Amino acid sequence: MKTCHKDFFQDHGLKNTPSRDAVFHALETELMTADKLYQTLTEQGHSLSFSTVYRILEKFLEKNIVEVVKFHNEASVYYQLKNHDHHHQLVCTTCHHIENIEECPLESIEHAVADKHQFIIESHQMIFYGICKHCQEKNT
Amino acid sequence: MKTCHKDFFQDHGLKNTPSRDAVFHALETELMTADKLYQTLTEQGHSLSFSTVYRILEKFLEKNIVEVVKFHNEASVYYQLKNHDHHHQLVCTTCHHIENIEECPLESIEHAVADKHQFIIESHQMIFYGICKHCQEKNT
DNA sequence: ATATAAATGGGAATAGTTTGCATTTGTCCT
DNA sequence: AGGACAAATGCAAACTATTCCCATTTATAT
Repeated sequence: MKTCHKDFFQDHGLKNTPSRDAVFHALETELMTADKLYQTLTEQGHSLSFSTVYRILEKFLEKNIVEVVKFHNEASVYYQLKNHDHHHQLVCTTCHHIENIEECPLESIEHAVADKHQFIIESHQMIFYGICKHCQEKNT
Repeated sequence: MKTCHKDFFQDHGLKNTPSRDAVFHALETELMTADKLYQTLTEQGHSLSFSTVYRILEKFLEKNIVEVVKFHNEASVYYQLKNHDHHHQLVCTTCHHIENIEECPLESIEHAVADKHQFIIESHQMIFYGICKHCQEKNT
């Protein structure tokens, strides 16, 4: 049931390579750091180097296939697929678990903000930090 | 007209040192990276080392005096004073200018999000990326 | 004035990411 | 299928932002 992204890549002017395909697949499951991607793919039996991971992500950024998400409490950068159901995050400050949420009140105020500040808004990010359900239960 | 933060620091269990005071003053004008702080203070005639800047910021974070802000397009971390008129940002993807905004629709939905996801929200961040007025005018 | 813990300077260490260069691979054309 | 060419890759070295270590200095309480 594994979809191939050949056409998708070629539409973006990218060659369809095994590593590229694997990175894309992995990101379909969740947002990840470069390191996590490398670990995950290596465990799955793919052979690729660290710089390849970074270079693939660089291309994906350039082609607007992924976007960067940075959290306060983590040194490294996360990459998230830029698909159409756009996401924001809940980040647990205790266990660092990241949960995607669909809520987004920003679109409704974007117009007002853009207007007031004469700013053309291209994208936005919204992150809530706090304590997840699981960590709340542990501390009871 | 320069306020001294002696009592403020002591209330937080921090010694009142010249470097500490200078970092605080600098952050009162705008959010900055460690590097920018170092440059700014050095130019102003203060003598302090890089590690001091980082350590002061570390203490400020610990005491909840500052908070971290990370932008997609910049490698280093920004520090912003955590005062009571809380801020979010407009970041220009062209000139990298950062503008603070007061708008914040998040508080009104925090309760709903917290409820739905059983998450205790401690803080949030919101950033809009786009093109600032100045850059729009330049490209006409 | 003194004792003490906290703060600092300077440099070395670390982590994450980027780059250079030689080799390999995918795609396009015949 | 075969070959040409640009794009992609691997590996190691380089780079940048940040942290750590240790010896010295400074602010505060007594």
